[in-house]
Amino acid sequence: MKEDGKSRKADLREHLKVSILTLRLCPGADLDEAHLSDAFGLSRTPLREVFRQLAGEGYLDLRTNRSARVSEMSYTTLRDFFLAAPMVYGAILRLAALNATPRQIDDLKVAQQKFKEALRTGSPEDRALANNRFHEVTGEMSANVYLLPSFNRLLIDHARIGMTFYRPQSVEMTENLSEASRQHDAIIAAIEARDEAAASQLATDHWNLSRDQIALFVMPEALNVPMGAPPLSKPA
Amino acid sequence: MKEDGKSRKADLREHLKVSILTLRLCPGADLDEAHLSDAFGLSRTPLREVFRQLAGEGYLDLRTNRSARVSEMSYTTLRDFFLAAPMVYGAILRLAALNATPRQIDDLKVAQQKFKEALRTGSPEDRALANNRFHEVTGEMSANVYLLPSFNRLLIDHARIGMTFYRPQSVEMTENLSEASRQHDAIIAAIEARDEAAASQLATDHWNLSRDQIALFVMPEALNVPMGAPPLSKPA
DNA sequence: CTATTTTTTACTGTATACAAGTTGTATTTT
DNA sequence: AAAATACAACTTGTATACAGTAAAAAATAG
Repeated sequence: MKEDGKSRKADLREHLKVSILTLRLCPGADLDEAHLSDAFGLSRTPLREVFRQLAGEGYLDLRTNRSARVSEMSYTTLRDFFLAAPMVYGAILRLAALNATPRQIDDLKVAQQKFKEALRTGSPEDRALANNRFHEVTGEMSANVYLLPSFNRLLIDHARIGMTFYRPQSVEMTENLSEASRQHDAIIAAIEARDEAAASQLATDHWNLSRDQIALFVMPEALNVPMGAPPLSKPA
Repeated sequence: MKEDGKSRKADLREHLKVSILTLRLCPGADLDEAHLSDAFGLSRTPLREVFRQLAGEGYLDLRTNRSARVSEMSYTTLRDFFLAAPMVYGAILRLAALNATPRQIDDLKVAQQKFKEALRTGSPEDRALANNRFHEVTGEMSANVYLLPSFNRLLIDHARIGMTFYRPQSVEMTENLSEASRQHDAIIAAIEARDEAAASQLATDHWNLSRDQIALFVMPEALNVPMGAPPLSKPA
């Protein structure tokens, strides 16, 4: 009896958010109002209100007289992202170190615990969502209404970029995730120590890690195959 | 015959935005759905969609089963604002200098012309809106989807803060506005010259001007009136 | 057979009616 | 008289039916 009337709207919102963050709904995908309202037992009116809200948060794009779409990721996305992210996240972590409440620090530790658990036993989607939650909490800590809109927009595409460039069974990827987890621990320590300089530096480090990792996939080393040779039988 | 059906929704959106930016609708004010839908010839359904959208942009706060409210300005607003604004606007102007198209530069010049006109002949509301438009254009120039959400949120409260601390017939205020106008000219020049360093510096200067001006009003010089003296007959 | 126009179809946008919830007031109880 | 409860008026949330619009299909002209 979990579909408790008023929560169906929240359920829909959460479902769409998770689906978009994990790329189960691809950038540019069309959303069918009739189908979704049917699936969630909602009429189109509240459904469209959810669309409007998610559009405001950057999950969806709305065009008049056309179906709602999952917000696009263009070829300029990565550049724009890595231009803005270090600055915004540096500020967020600096403010988080200054303003975090004990309760929020507990939240962050819980989020990190779940992230580590997802690293061990979870799916790629679980990892992306747990990582997203960790950073969401740092955003809450910063408590600055003027930075959060951009930060939350960044988090959406951070998750999607991570899912896009995720390669299972890759040694570098596993090491990368371990390093990210260590950085999370360092971030928690810096915030708990109210060390704003360290927190800000860690933000930079954290994005550099992401960026370098992605650069490896965007610009891979060329395959060392003689011309005319048969194609490789599935690169691990 | 301007109420051309589909534009009533846009009219409502624009009306609410302008009313909020100019403080005709005060922070925290309740919005009556029935009254507004009546006034704009819209039913409550599209009206509520506009509310949702404006809430996403930071103009309104929505609470379930309660009326929509104009987003609040608390006592921490100014501090949060001046923490975030220089950084974000510095980045916006830097990117604007790098990316502005000739057409956008023309838009900016038009906006500045209208701002100067508002300085000469317009009301305080006209000035705030013209100034807001100028900065909106610089935001468009930056063309970075990750910075714009925060920047646009800043612009909303920039206009409201300006209206709050506006004092007519004040010499300092007049000088301040002239200086702001000169800075706008310099910003246009820096963007046109693709001088990102200058543009970024001008962003800092522009906010320092605002901040100093506001500091004067928040912490005024004490009135030099002997105890027991009659109250001043209206300070000019 | 192609191109253009018309008709159909499906989906988005809006209005209205109704259900659920909140708030203020009046009545009852202590 | 003060507090608590019940009721009434009003506001918000949802469902459904209908209108408007854009894409798709069919039909006609070249």
